[in-house]
Formats: sequence, structure tokens, C-alpha cells
Amino acid sequence: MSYTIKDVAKKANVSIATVSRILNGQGGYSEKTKFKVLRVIEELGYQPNAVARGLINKRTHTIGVLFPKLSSSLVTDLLDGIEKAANDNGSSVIVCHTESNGEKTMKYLQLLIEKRVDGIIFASEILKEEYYRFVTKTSMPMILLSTESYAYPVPFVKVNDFHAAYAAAKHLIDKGHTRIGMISGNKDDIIAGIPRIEGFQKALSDCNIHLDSKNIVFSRGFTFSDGVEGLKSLVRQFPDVTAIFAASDEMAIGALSAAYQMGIRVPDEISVIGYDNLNLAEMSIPPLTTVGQPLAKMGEAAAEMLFSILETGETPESRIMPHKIIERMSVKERK
Amino acid sequence: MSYTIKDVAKKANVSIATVSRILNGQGGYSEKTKFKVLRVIEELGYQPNAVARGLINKRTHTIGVLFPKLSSSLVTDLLDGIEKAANDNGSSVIVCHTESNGEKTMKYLQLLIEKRVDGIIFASEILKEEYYRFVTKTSMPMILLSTESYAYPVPFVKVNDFHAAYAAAKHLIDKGHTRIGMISGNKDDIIAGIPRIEGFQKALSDCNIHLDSKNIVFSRGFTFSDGVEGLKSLVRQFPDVTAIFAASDEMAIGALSAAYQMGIRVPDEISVIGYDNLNLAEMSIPPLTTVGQPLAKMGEAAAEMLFSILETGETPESRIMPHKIIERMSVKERK
DNA sequence: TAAATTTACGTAAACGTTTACGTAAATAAC
DNA sequence: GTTATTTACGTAAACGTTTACGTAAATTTA
Repeated sequence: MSYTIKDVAKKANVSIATVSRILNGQGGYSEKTKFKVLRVIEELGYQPNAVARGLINKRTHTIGVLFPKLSSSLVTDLLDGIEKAANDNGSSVIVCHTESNGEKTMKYLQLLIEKRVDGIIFASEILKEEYYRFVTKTSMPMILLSTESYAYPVPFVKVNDFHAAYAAAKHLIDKGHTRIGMISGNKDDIIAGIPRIEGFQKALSDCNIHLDSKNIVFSRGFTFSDGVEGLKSLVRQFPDVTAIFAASDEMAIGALSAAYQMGIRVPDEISVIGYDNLNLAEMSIPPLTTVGQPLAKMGEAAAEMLFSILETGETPESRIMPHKIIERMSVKERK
Repeated sequence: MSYTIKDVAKKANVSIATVSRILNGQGGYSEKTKFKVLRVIEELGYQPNAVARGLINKRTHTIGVLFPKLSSSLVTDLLDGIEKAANDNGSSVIVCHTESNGEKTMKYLQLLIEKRVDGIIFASEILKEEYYRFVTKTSMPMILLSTESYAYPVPFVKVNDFHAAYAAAKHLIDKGHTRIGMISGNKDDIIAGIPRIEGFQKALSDCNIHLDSKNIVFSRGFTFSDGVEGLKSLVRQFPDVTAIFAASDEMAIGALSAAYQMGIRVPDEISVIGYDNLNLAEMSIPPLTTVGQPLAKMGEAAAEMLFSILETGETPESRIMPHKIIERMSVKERK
């Protein structure tokens, strides 16, 4: 049983326009009328219909977020930041799990356009031409989060993967390590894969540390099990490795697990540094040293950029967020 | 630039009613007209406006989910299941982070009612009278997830905490342990706190194992740091404890960390069993044995129940989902 | 006091879609 | 061939809100 603005107007003996003006602080009513109307609203328990409002205002105060298959904690931290900023700006967040599937992604994009969301955040996935064309045709604002597009002028928020990986490798070098390996993600991933590899390589090369194919193992993704397999492969191909940069925290944790199974002591025999600063990094044994992405802050920034577009109609500048070395206990100084 | 049904009708030389009938498979049009209209729709790239539809149909195909402050992985798994079921039923999911704050919760409830969501899922939090009264006044369907209400007739999906905790403790007993401690959550929490304590106590009592106040330590919540402190307290007050039931996986992981710091070997000196089966349980060192809640399945079931209400208008029965002991490597047989 | 301006309303139309109902044309039944 | 039924439309109204504009009354200004 829900009341409309017509019920309120009737019971208060005013027009629906007056009720609307009062609700929206629009001016053009007396204090006496306002008092009368507000009392009726409370009496009836009237709840304005945001759907009807959205139709008139062409603004739903709802944004859509597309997540691919990702580490749990990554999703949660990004979403925390997004949801916070959205809520602060009076908007809601629709979450879409694309499962890294192109067809599903297109379906979600279509759905979000039909629902007339105010904008979308596209997270941690390559922006394909088909997606870009589809979204652009509708003029719906879009922000890329933890990814970027080399092909299309879409504003993004991310860390500089090259620099962050460089910093991680440099950290190991500064701790005295010279035999440094890397458990990489997918080497075909131009966003998270290649720049982290290149940053690692550059750090070693800048410090005149010998580098060849035995230093890096490649995985299909960035998962725990990729880390388990990665550590095993690395110690096989680089038996005297003393320190490892893993291209995600989950892979670093996988490396810790594999080391434990193999009786390798971390950090006594091999030091490990991860990438992300997920909350599970501090829960590991030993607590993981990592190069941190400010995930919640990034989510927040992406949403704020979206609202900025909606306010000003202008495309905001992309933002490179600072990475940070978080020292815990998985890296040991080497004499 | 977006087109409306009027533009399509005009360009196809039919009425808007005909376009609507064709789009909704309603009958009352020729194949020739259908062909013509569909071609115009494709040419213009017309996208129906779900907001207008929602206003007419009084159905937005959107549900709201309220999450309190919870372990990352818990949220993600529950949300995965919810989002999957919603998507399968042609609905979207709005995510609201209440941060376990009453005022924020009320604000979100009001927002969801204004947005005329089709229903809500209220997760892992006590359903207060104020929330219940507010939602009930609007006839909006509600499902409780991983919680229940002893006061109000709201259908819920959860595991039986008492039985699951009993099973966990019994597992330790079956492994030969007789000196068993518990790291409990908040003892004032009538949903997740007390039944887990009582299940633990009953298992010990049923197996004639001595039980007194030294067996259980209490925490404020269910977090990693509660687990760290809990382990320390427990070995102080029960120095010959050989096995521990932690009332959440995160606390169990905290206990593993504290044990590592204190030079206690798990499972050689102390076995640990958790509660939840979060994905971090398999990533721990050693991989955590735990009593698992089927979180994604529960999320899915909750959403399905909501859609069932929307279809039939009838209140579904609550569902108690099965728990399951997941054996990994943190529990050792005791001779 | 008269004219100008502001305040406090109400009416009508708009937003983009769905659908009940009327009607003409086509088809089926007798 | 006539009558009954079905098909294929179009018109008008509905959904619940916002807002432009007109108008009467109140207030301010000269």
C-alpha cells in the first residue's frame, strides 16, 4: 500500500506541484502550507518514487560497475571505495560480475544502458572495441579502474604498474639480493602482465644485475595456484634464487605455501614480495611484504571522477595513484 | 543522443503501441510490420527505457542487498551467489554497505524503498524492530541471509550454527583430542556468537569431556586480530590445550599467526579448526581445516527465495543449508 | 494612493513506456 | 453469400513525478 504525491496533495488540500516544491526546497510556498504538507507526509508515510523522478530528471542516481573474475579481496576493496563515494554523492551502485566473459559483458552493458544508469565503472579488464563503441554511442560516461586503454580516450585510475614493479624489485636489491626471480602473471596481459615484467627487468638492469630467461616464470593468471606452481618452477630453473617478486599478493601467498610444502624457509632462505596489499597479505605466515595499490582509494577516485563528469560535462584527467612499499616480514636483508 | 519509442514508431510508420507489442512479443501485428519495426530499431540503435517500464509495470527488476562490516571473502562469496541468481532472473543487484551502523542502515532502507527495488536481502546482521517495521510498512519482500530473526516472521537462509560448531568440536574429539579450547566471537551476538559456543559446549559434554571456563576465550568480533589475541589468551588460561575451534576462519588464521609468532607448531602442538570455509582458508599455512558454510549457494538461495515471493506472492519457507567439514592440514590426529 | 514587484499558489504538459478498448479488415464457419 | 470470429492495428489514458507559465493576492516602492 503506497501513497503517491496525489494522495498527499489531496489530504493537505494543495496541488501536487506544491507538494513537489516543498519536497525539493524549490520556493513558492508559505511556512504554513509547508508545515501542513510535511505533517501529511509523515502521517501517510509517503515515500517519493525515485523511478518517476528518474524519468523526468533523466538522472537515476545509480551507477554500474563491471567486475571480471578477480581475487575476492581486490573486488571488495575496490567496491568499498566505489560504494562510499557513490553514497556520499547520493547514488547507488549496481554490481555486475562479467566473469571475464565477453558476451556476458555486452549483456550487462546493454542492461545498464536500458536501466539508464548515470555512468559506469569498468574494472580490471581490457576495454574491447565492441564495448567502447557500444557505450560511446549512448554518451554514457565511463571510467576505467585498475586498467587503461591504449586505443580509446577513456579516463582511468590505476597505479603505474611499471614503476610499482620496479620499486618492488628495487626493494629486494636494496636488501642486498642479487639473485632475484619473478613469478609473473599472464605475459599477454598488456595492462597488468607486461608492465610488471618490464618494471622488474628495468630495476635489475639499472642496478647491473644479471638477468636472463631463468629469472622469470610465466603463469596464465594471477591466482594462488599460479603462485604455487610458479614457485616450484622458479626454484627448478633458478636453484640459487634468494628473493622473489610475485606479480600479485595471491601469487605471493601461493609461493609461501609452496615453499612451506617444500621445506623452504621464508624469508630465511628465500625472501618474497607481493603486489597489491590485499588484506590477506597481513594474515599470511610470515606477514607479506608487498607493493601496495591503494585499492579502496582508487575505487573512490574512479567514482568521484564519474560524478565530476556528471556535474561538469567535462572529461576529467586520468589519475595515476601512488604505490607504496608495505614492509612486513617476508623479506630479509642479505649480507 | 537517445531515441524513444516514438522515434521508432514514426520512422516505421506505425503507432507506439505496435512497437511496444512487437518488443514485448504481445501479439497483434503482422510479420511484415514486425520486420519493418525491428529494422528501424536496429538502424536507430534504440534502447528501451527500463525506467519508464518500471513506472508502468511497478517492477524495477532490481534488488537491494545490505552488508554490514564483514570479512572480505564472506561478502564476495555471498554476493557472487546473489548476483548470479539475480542475473539469471533478469534482475540487477544494488549493494549497500551499512558498516553495521543503524543510522546508515535506515538511510539505505529508505533509499531502496524510494528506488522501488523489488525486494531486499539483509545479510549477517541482527534485524532490529525499527528496520522490520519500516520495511514491512511498504510490503517490500525481505529475506535474511546468514542471519535470522527470533522476533519477526522473516524467511531466512543460514546454516545451523549450533550444529556446525558441534560438528567442528566433534571432529577434534574424533581426532583424539580431549583438551579442546574455543576462540569465540562476541558472546552477546545471539546469531553467530551464542549458538557456536553452545554447539561447542554440547559436543564436549556429549562426549564426557571436562569443560569449564578455561576452555573458551571471548572476543569482540570475528576478526583476524581477535584470533591473534584469542590464541594468546587461550594458551595462557589453558596451557595444555591441544586443539582449538575458532568461531570464524579469519580468527583461525589469526590463531595460526599468533602460534607462528610464539613458536607453537600447528598442527604438531596445537590443531586448529575454523568456521566458514573462506577462500583464504586454503591459502593459509598450514591449509586450514574448517567447517564450511556454502556461502555462494546461500546467497543464491536467498535471491531465489526473493524471486519466488515476487512470482507467487507467497512467503517461502526458511532454509537451513548444510554445513560440511572441510579437511585440510591444520588438524592432527592425537594418539 | 497607485503602480510595480514579489509571493504563493494551481493548471497543464512533459518524461517514455504499457495496455485497455474500439474499429476496420481479413479470415473462418455455416 | 452471409454471419461470426480473429487479426492487426491506432487512440487515449495511465504510471508518479517535475516544472513552465499564468494569475490572484500580498507586499514594496515611488
